[in-house]
Amino acid sequence: MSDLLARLRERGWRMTSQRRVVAEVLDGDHVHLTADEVHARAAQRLPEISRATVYNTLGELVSLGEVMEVSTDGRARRYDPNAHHPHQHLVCSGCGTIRDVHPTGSPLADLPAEERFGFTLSGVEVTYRGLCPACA
Amino acid sequence: MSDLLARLRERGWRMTSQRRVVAEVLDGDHVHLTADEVHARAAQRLPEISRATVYNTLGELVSLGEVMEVSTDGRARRYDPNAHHPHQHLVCSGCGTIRDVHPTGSPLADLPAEERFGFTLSGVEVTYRGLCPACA
DNA sequence: TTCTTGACTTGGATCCTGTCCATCGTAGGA
DNA sequence: TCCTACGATGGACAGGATCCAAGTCAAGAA
Ligand SMILES: [Mn+2]
Ligand SMILES: [Mn+2]
Ligand SMILES: [Zn+2]
Ligand SMILES: [Zn+2]
Repeated sequence: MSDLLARLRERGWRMTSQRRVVAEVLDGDHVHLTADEVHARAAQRLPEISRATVYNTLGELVSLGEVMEVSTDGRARRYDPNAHHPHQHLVCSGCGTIRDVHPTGSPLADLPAEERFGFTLSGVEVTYRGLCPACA
Repeated sequence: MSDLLARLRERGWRMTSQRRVVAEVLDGDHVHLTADEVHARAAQRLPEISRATVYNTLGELVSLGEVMEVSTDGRARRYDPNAHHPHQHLVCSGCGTIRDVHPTGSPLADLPAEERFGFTLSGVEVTYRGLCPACA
């Protein structure tokens, strides 16, 4: 995470206490928090932080490629700091638990040329659905 | 589509002008409309139809398995009448165009046992991203 | 160290998507 | 034709996200 802060500073990011706290909340792997969850955790350290700032900061981290946006349900988007290690997600239909998974092969390669309709492919998102051991 | 109406009647669906119009709007392939888009088109034929009825009807068609719910962005869910032919989606990051695509192989098989964490898998959704010829 | 300024933050308004509910209307069987 | 249970209505409500004008402050300049 200090890595992240250093990288951001290098990119000319103006460092504020709000941005620092948001970045700290997003530390670690297997983190898939909604904006409101990020806000709640950030507010424990910095009670005055506003939801607007959390949304702004998350949006910037996403466009910088430091955080991935994940929408596994039709509900709130989730923010995933594990953006430098490509992966997909396995979601429990019962409790909503999300796990990072790594399918074999390149999912992109599964789309034959005649099914690409002239598109320039840039990525692919795979969401596996199922029941976790606790919910099954 | 007359197929769909016949199938629904067979299942004991009470036929109303509202339900008929919604079903007609969802006719065809490569249809991926939001609830509000369905409502707008339905209202051209039946101006008094309410949003609540459109949502109710779409929800029923989904639970009957006649329509697929698709959420390719974190925004509005889309409703896809092509529910009897399993497929995935290719989305243009520029204009939002959605195409049905058919990857080779079974996407489920790409998740090795040691990456399943004891889950009972029930399905998988794949969204390919890229730029369509017009946007590239 | 102090000054300056443009970038950042804030809270509240606003929008969009979707759900809920009490009431009214009607499809379709008796 | 009549009944009534099921469906439709519209307006309230809630959650997620964006927008905005006004206030604040990080960090480079002097
Ligand atoms: Mn992840
Ligand atoms: Mn489709
Ligand atoms: Zn579970
Ligand atoms: Zn396009």
